[in-house]
Amino acid sequence: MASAHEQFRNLAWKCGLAATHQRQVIYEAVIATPGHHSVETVYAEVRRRTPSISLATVYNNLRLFVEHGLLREVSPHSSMLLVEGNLAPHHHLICTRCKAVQDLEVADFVNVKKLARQAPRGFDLSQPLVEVFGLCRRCSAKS
Amino acid sequence: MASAHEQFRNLAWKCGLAATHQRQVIYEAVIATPGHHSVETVYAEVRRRTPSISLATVYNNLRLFVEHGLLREVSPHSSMLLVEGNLAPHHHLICTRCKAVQDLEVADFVNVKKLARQAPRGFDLSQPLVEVFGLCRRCSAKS
DNA sequence: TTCCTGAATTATAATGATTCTCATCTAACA
DNA sequence: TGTTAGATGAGAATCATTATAATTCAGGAA
Ligand SMILES: [Mn+2]
Ligand SMILES: [Mn+2]
Ligand SMILES: [Zn+2]
Ligand SMILES: [Zn+2]
Repeated sequence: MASAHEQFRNLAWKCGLAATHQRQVIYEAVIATPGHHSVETVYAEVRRRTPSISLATVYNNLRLFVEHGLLREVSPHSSMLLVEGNLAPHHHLICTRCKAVQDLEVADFVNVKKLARQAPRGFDLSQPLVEVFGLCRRCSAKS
Repeated sequence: MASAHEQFRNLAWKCGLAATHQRQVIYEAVIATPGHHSVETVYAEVRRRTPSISLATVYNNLRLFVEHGLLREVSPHSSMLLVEGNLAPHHHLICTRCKAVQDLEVADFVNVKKLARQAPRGFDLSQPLVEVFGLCRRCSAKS
Protein backbone atom coordinates (compact mmCIF):
# COMPACT_ATOMS: atom_id res chain seq x y z
CA MET A 1 0.00 0.00 0.00
CA ALA A 2 1.13 3.55 -0.71
CA SER A 3 2.22 5.83 2.10
CA ALA A 4 -0.19 8.47 3.33
CA HIS A 5 2.08 10.94 1.60
CA GLU A 6 1.74 9.21 -1.75
CA GLN A 7 -2.03 8.77 -1.31
CA PHE A 8 -2.47 12.49 -0.93
CA ARG A 9 -0.22 13.29 -3.88
CA ASN A 10 -2.42 11.02 -5.98
CA LEU A 11 -5.63 12.68 -4.86
CA ALA A 12 -4.18 16.14 -5.42
CA TRP A 13 -2.97 15.19 -8.88
CA LYS A 14 -6.44 13.92 -9.81
CA CYS A 15 -7.91 17.30 -8.79
CA GLY A 16 -5.23 19.34 -10.48
CA LEU A 17 -4.06 20.73 -7.16
CA ALA A 18 -0.42 21.35 -6.28
CA ALA A 19 0.63 18.92 -3.57
CA THR A 20 2.11 21.36 -1.10
CA HIS A 21 3.38 20.45 2.33
CA GLN A 22 0.63 22.51 3.95
CA ARG A 23 -2.13 20.75 2.03
CA GLN A 24 -0.66 17.40 2.94
CA VAL A 25 -0.67 18.24 6.64
CA ILE A 26 -4.17 19.77 6.63
CA TYR A 27 -5.65 16.82 4.78
CA GLU A 28 -4.02 14.31 7.09
CA ALA A 29 -5.13 16.21 10.19
CA VAL A 30 -8.76 15.72 9.15
CA ILE A 31 -8.42 12.18 7.81
CA ALA A 32 -6.45 10.91 10.79
CA THR A 33 -9.37 11.19 13.21
CA PRO A 34 -12.96 10.14 12.53
CA GLY A 35 -15.68 12.61 13.40
CA HIS A 36 -16.36 16.27 12.79
CA HIS A 37 -13.58 18.83 12.83
CA SER A 38 -13.76 22.56 13.37
CA VAL A 39 -11.25 24.92 11.78
CA GLU A 40 -9.92 25.62 15.25
CA THR A 41 -9.11 21.97 15.95
CA VAL A 42 -7.58 21.43 12.51
CA TYR A 43 -5.45 24.54 12.92
CA ALA A 44 -4.26 23.44 16.35
CA GLU A 45 -3.36 19.95 15.09
CA VAL A 46 -1.64 21.23 11.98
CA ARG A 47 0.49 23.72 13.88
CA ARG A 48 2.06 20.93 15.88
CA ARG A 49 3.70 19.69 12.68
CA THR A 50 4.02 23.01 10.84
CA PRO A 51 3.99 25.87 13.35
CA SER A 52 4.42 28.53 10.69
CA ILE A 53 1.19 27.67 8.87
CA SER A 54 -1.31 30.48 8.44
CA LEU A 55 -4.92 30.24 9.55
CA ALA A 56 -5.96 31.56 6.14
CA THR A 57 -4.23 28.61 4.52
CA VAL A 58 -6.26 26.24 6.67
CA TYR A 59 -9.50 27.96 5.66
CA ASN A 60 -8.53 28.12 2.00
CA ASN A 61 -7.62 24.48 1.76
CA LEU A 62 -10.50 23.09 3.79
CA ARG A 63 -12.85 24.92 1.41
CA LEU A 64 -10.86 23.71 -1.56
CA PHE A 65 -10.96 20.11 -0.38
CA VAL A 66 -14.70 20.35 0.15
CA GLU A 67 -15.18 21.80 -3.34
CA HIS A 68 -13.17 18.96 -4.86
CA GLY A 69 -14.94 16.28 -2.85
CA LEU A 70 -11.89 15.24 -0.81
CA LEU A 71 -13.69 16.28 2.36
CA ARG A 72 -17.31 16.81 3.27
CA GLU A 73 -18.79 19.93 4.84
CA VAL A 74 -21.00 18.86 7.71
CA SER A 75 -23.80 21.46 7.60
CA PRO A 76 -23.80 23.26 4.28
CA HIS A 77 -26.31 25.94 5.30
CA SER A 78 -26.22 29.67 5.08
CA SER A 79 -24.64 30.87 8.29
CA MET A 80 -27.05 33.77 8.73
CA LEU A 81 -30.10 33.78 10.98
CA LEU A 82 -33.38 32.91 9.25
CA VAL A 83 -36.75 33.00 10.93
CA GLU A 84 -40.30 32.09 10.00
CA GLY A 85 -43.79 32.51 11.39
CA ASN A 86 -45.13 29.16 10.23
CA LEU A 87 -45.20 27.08 13.40
CA ALA A 88 -46.88 24.07 11.86
CA PRO A 89 -44.29 21.28 11.87
CA HIS A 90 -42.74 21.04 8.43
CA HIS A 91 -39.38 20.22 6.90
CA HIS A 92 -36.93 22.02 4.66
CA LEU A 93 -35.15 21.40 1.41
CA ILE A 94 -31.84 23.21 1.18
CA CYS A 95 -29.62 23.86 -1.81
CA THR A 96 -26.04 23.11 -0.90
CA ARG A 97 -24.77 25.61 -3.44
CA CYS A 98 -26.92 28.76 -3.12
CA LYS A 99 -28.34 27.91 0.33
CA ALA A 100 -31.93 28.56 -0.75
CA VAL A 101 -34.53 27.07 1.61
CA GLN A 102 -37.88 25.64 0.50
CA ASP A 103 -40.64 24.14 2.58
CA LEU A 104 -41.47 20.45 2.46
CA GLU A 105 -45.01 20.36 3.76
CA VAL A 106 -45.64 16.65 3.55
CA ALA A 107 -43.56 14.68 5.98
CA ASP A 108 -44.32 11.07 5.22
CA PHE A 109 -40.88 10.43 3.75
CA VAL A 110 -39.61 10.19 7.33
CA ASN A 111 -40.25 7.02 9.27
CA VAL A 112 -40.27 8.39 12.78
CA LYS A 113 -40.24 4.98 14.43
CA LYS A 114 -37.14 3.84 12.59
CA LEU A 115 -35.51 7.18 13.23
CA ALA A 116 -36.16 6.92 16.96
CA ARG A 117 -34.71 3.42 16.97
CA GLN A 118 -31.51 4.53 15.26
CA ALA A 119 -30.92 7.64 17.34
CA PRO A 120 -28.69 7.34 20.41
CA ARG A 121 -30.40 6.71 23.71
CA GLY A 122 -31.70 9.84 25.40
CA PHE A 123 -31.83 11.96 22.25
CA ASP A 124 -35.13 13.86 22.32
CA LEU A 125 -36.93 13.44 18.99
CA SER A 126 -40.41 14.35 20.15
CA GLN A 127 -40.69 16.95 17.36
CA PRO A 128 -38.08 15.83 14.87
CA LEU A 129 -37.37 18.50 12.27
CA VAL A 130 -35.61 17.42 9.13
CA GLU A 131 -33.53 19.21 6.53
CA VAL A 132 -32.73 17.57 3.23
CA PHE A 133 -29.78 18.78 1.17
CA GLY A 134 -29.59 18.74 -2.59
CA LEU A 135 -29.24 21.12 -5.52
CA CYS A 136 -32.07 23.47 -6.45
CA ARG A 137 -33.23 23.54 -10.04
CA ARG A 138 -31.28 26.65 -10.94
CA CYS A 139 -28.02 25.36 -9.45
CA SER A 140 -28.34 21.87 -10.87
CA ALA A 141 -28.98 23.37 -14.32
CA LYS A 142 -25.66 25.24 -14.15
CA SER A 143 -23.50 22.24 -13.31
CA MET B 1 -61.67 38.43 15.67
CA ALA B 2 -59.11 40.50 17.56
CA SER B 3 -56.91 42.97 15.72
CA ALA B 4 -53.35 41.98 14.93
CA HIS B 5 -52.36 44.42 17.62
CA GLU B 6 -54.48 42.65 20.23
CA GLN B 7 -53.33 39.22 19.08
CA PHE B 8 -49.73 40.16 19.71
CA ARG B 9 -50.48 41.68 23.09
CA ASN B 10 -52.10 38.41 24.07
CA LEU B 11 -49.13 36.33 22.96
CA ALA B 12 -46.69 38.66 24.71
CA TRP B 13 -48.72 38.53 27.90
CA LYS B 14 -48.70 34.71 27.85
CA CYS B 15 -44.89 34.78 27.61
CA GLY B 16 -44.44 37.47 30.23
CA LEU B 17 -42.96 39.85 27.67
CA ALA B 18 -43.64 43.57 27.63
CA ALA B 19 -45.69 44.43 24.57
CA THR B 20 -43.59 47.23 23.18
CA HIS B 21 -44.24 49.00 19.92
CA GLN B 22 -40.97 47.63 18.48
CA ARG B 23 -41.87 44.04 19.33
CA GLN B 24 -45.28 44.49 17.80
CA VAL B 25 -43.78 45.73 14.54
CA ILE B 26 -41.04 43.08 14.37
CA TYR B 27 -43.48 40.27 15.04
CA GLU B 28 -45.92 41.50 12.43
CA ALA B 29 -43.17 41.95 9.85
CA VAL B 30 -42.40 38.24 10.08
CA ILE B 31 -45.98 37.02 10.40
CA ALA B 32 -47.31 39.16 7.58
CA THR B 33 -45.45 37.26 4.86
CA PRO B 34 -45.13 33.47 4.60
CA GLY B 35 -41.66 32.07 3.99
CA HIS B 36 -38.23 32.52 5.49
CA HIS B 37 -37.01 35.90 6.65
CA SER B 38 -33.46 37.12 7.14
CA VAL B 39 -32.61 39.75 9.74
CA GLU B 40 -31.83 42.10 6.87
CA THR B 41 -35.31 41.82 5.34
CA VAL B 42 -37.06 42.11 8.69
CA TYR B 43 -35.01 45.18 9.54
CA ALA B 44 -35.80 46.81 6.20
CA GLU B 45 -39.53 46.12 6.56
CA VAL B 46 -39.67 47.27 10.16
CA ARG B 47 -37.90 50.53 9.43
CA ARG B 48 -40.64 51.55 7.05
CA ARG B 49 -42.99 51.78 10.01
CA THR B 50 -40.50 52.68 12.71
CA PRO B 51 -37.44 54.29 11.13
CA SER B 52 -35.71 54.84 14.46
CA ILE B 53 -35.59 51.16 15.40
CA SER B 54 -32.17 49.73 16.17
CA LEU B 55 -30.75 46.69 14.43
CA ALA B 56 -29.83 45.28 17.85
CA THR B 57 -33.49 45.40 18.83
CA VAL B 58 -34.38 43.34 15.78
CA TYR B 59 -31.76 40.73 16.66
CA ASN B 60 -32.73 40.69 20.33
CA ASN B 61 -36.39 40.23 19.69
CA LEU B 62 -36.12 37.71 16.90
CA ARG B 63 -34.01 35.56 19.26
CA LEU B 64 -36.48 36.19 22.07
CA PHE B 65 -39.46 35.20 19.93
CA VAL B 66 -37.66 32.03 18.85
CA GLU B 67 -36.87 31.17 22.48
CA HIS B 68 -40.51 31.64 23.46
CA GLY B 69 -41.84 29.68 20.50
CA LEU B 70 -43.55 32.62 18.81
CA LEU B 71 -41.30 32.17 15.81
CA ARG B 72 -39.21 29.33 14.47
CA GLU B 73 -35.52 29.44 13.60
CA VAL B 74 -35.09 27.84 10.22
CA SER B 75 -31.70 26.10 10.60
CA PRO B 76 -30.69 25.89 14.24
CA HIS B 77 -27.13 24.71 13.67
CA SER B 78 -23.73 26.05 14.66
CA SER B 79 -22.63 28.72 12.20
CA MET B 80 -18.99 27.65 12.17
CA LEU B 81 -17.39 25.54 9.48
CA LEU B 82 -17.23 21.82 10.27
CA VAL B 83 -15.55 19.28 8.06
CA GLU B 84 -15.16 15.51 8.01
CA GLY B 85 -13.19 12.90 6.13
CA ASN B 86 -15.90 10.26 6.09
CA LEU B 87 -17.20 10.39 2.52
CA ALA B 88 -19.55 7.43 2.87
CA PRO B 89 -23.08 8.84 2.63
CA HIS B 90 -24.51 9.21 6.11
CA HIS B 91 -26.81 11.56 7.96
CA HIS B 92 -26.53 13.78 11.00
CA LEU B 93 -28.38 14.31 14.24
CA ILE B 94 -28.05 17.85 15.56
CA CYS B 95 -28.87 19.23 18.98
CA THR B 96 -30.78 22.48 18.60
CA ARG B 97 -29.48 23.74 21.91
CA CYS B 98 -25.74 22.93 22.05
CA LYS B 99 -25.31 22.30 18.31
CA ALA B 100 -23.53 18.99 18.82
CA VAL B 101 -23.45 16.77 15.73
CA GLN B 102 -23.66 12.98 15.74
CA ASP B 103 -23.59 10.55 12.85
CA LEU B 104 -26.64 8.55 11.84
CA GLU B 105 -25.15 5.67 9.90
CA VAL B 106 -28.31 3.84 9.00
CA ALA B 107 -30.49 5.74 6.57
CA ASP B 108 -33.60 3.63 6.18
CA PHE B 109 -35.77 6.12 8.03
CA VAL B 110 -35.84 8.14 4.80
CA ASN B 111 -38.12 6.99 2.02
CA VAL B 112 -36.23 8.33 -0.96
CA LYS B 113 -39.05 7.65 -3.43
CA LYS B 114 -41.60 9.62 -1.44
CA LEU B 115 -39.07 12.36 -0.86
CA ALA B 116 -38.38 12.68 -4.58
CA ARG B 117 -42.10 12.85 -5.27
CA GLN B 118 -42.61 15.68 -2.79
CA ALA B 119 -39.62 17.77 -3.80
CA PRO B 120 -40.16 20.49 -6.39
CA ARG B 121 -39.45 19.59 -10.00
CA GLY B 122 -35.83 19.93 -10.97
CA PHE B 123 -34.45 19.68 -7.44
CA ASP B 124 -31.46 17.34 -7.57
CA LEU B 125 -31.77 14.68 -4.88
CA SER B 126 -29.40 12.13 -6.35
CA GLN B 127 -27.45 11.99 -3.05
CA PRO B 128 -29.92 13.31 -0.52
CA LEU B 129 -28.23 14.13 2.76
CA VAL B 130 -30.40 14.64 5.80
CA GLU B 131 -30.05 16.46 9.09
CA VAL B 132 -32.44 15.73 11.93
CA PHE B 133 -32.83 18.26 14.73
CA GLY B 134 -33.66 17.38 18.31
CA LEU B 135 -32.18 17.66 21.79
CA CYS B 136 -29.14 15.64 22.77
CA ARG B 137 -29.26 13.62 25.95
CA ARG B 138 -27.37 16.15 28.01
CA CYS B 139 -29.53 19.09 26.88
CA SER B 140 -32.83 17.27 27.23
CA ALA B 141 -31.85 16.22 30.76
CA LYS B 142 -31.38 19.87 31.74
CA SER B 143 -34.78 21.09 30.53
C1' DT C 1 -53.85 60.58 35.85
C1' DT C 2 -49.25 60.67 37.67
C1' DC C 3 -45.29 58.49 39.42
C1' DC C 4 -41.99 54.79 39.90
C1' DT C 5 -39.04 51.11 38.62
C1' DG C 6 -37.18 47.45 36.18
C1' DA C 7 -37.03 46.22 31.63
C1' DA C 8 -36.48 47.68 26.77
C1' DT C 9 -34.36 50.48 23.35
C1' DT C 10 -30.79 53.04 21.05
C1' DA C 11 -26.31 54.24 19.24
C1' DT C 12 -22.14 52.68 19.09
C1' DA C 13 -18.22 49.87 20.21
C1' DA C 14 -16.60 45.32 20.46
C1' DT C 15 -16.22 40.60 19.02
C1' DG C 16 -15.08 36.76 16.36
C1' DA C 17 -15.24 33.92 12.32
C1' DT C 18 -13.93 34.26 7.81
C1' DT C 19 -11.92 36.51 3.75
C1' DC C 20 -8.84 39.65 1.44
C1' DT C 21 -4.32 41.78 0.18
C1' DC C 22 -0.05 41.56 -1.38
C1' DA C 23 4.75 40.57 -0.80
C1' DT C 24 7.25 36.37 -0.75
C1' DC C 25 7.88 31.59 -1.73
C1' DT C 26 7.59 27.09 -4.08
C1' DA C 27 5.74 23.03 -6.86
C1' DA C 28 5.59 21.64 -11.33
C1' DC C 29 7.29 21.43 -15.62
C1' DA C 30 10.47 22.07 -19.50
C1' DT D 1 18.38 24.61 -13.16
C1' DG D 2 15.30 28.34 -14.46
C1' DT D 3 10.72 29.98 -15.14
C1' DT D 4 6.27 30.90 -13.64
C1' DA D 5 1.61 30.27 -12.22
C1' DG D 6 -0.12 29.38 -8.29
C1' DA D 7 0.35 28.89 -3.04
C1' DT D 8 1.54 30.77 1.36
C1' DG D 9 2.03 33.94 5.50
C1' DA D 10 1.10 37.97 8.13
C1' DG D 11 -1.93 40.95 9.17
C1' DA D 12 -5.69 44.06 7.78
C1' DA D 13 -10.44 44.13 6.44
C1' DT D 14 -15.13 42.53 6.43
C1' DC D 15 -19.44 41.54 8.15
C1' DA D 16 -22.87 39.30 11.03
C1' DT D 17 -23.83 39.34 15.56
C1' DT D 18 -23.40 40.69 20.50
C1' DA D 19 -22.10 43.72 24.41
C1' DT D 20 -22.17 48.25 26.66
C1' DA D 21 -24.15 51.93 28.82
C1' DA D 22 -26.97 55.93 28.65
C1' DT D 23 -31.74 57.00 27.77
C1' DT D 24 -36.56 55.89 27.37
C1' DC D 25 -40.71 53.41 28.25
C1' DA D 26 -44.41 49.83 29.71
C1' DG D 27 -47.06 48.56 33.20
C1' DG D 28 -48.46 48.59 37.80
C1' DA D 29 -49.39 51.32 42.19
C1' DA D 30 -51.19 55.31 44.27
MN1 LIG E 1 -40.32 26.77 6.51
MN1 LIG F 1 -20.59 12.76 9.92
ZN1 LIG G 1 -29.26 26.53 -5.50
ZN1 LIG H 1 -27.25 19.44 23.25
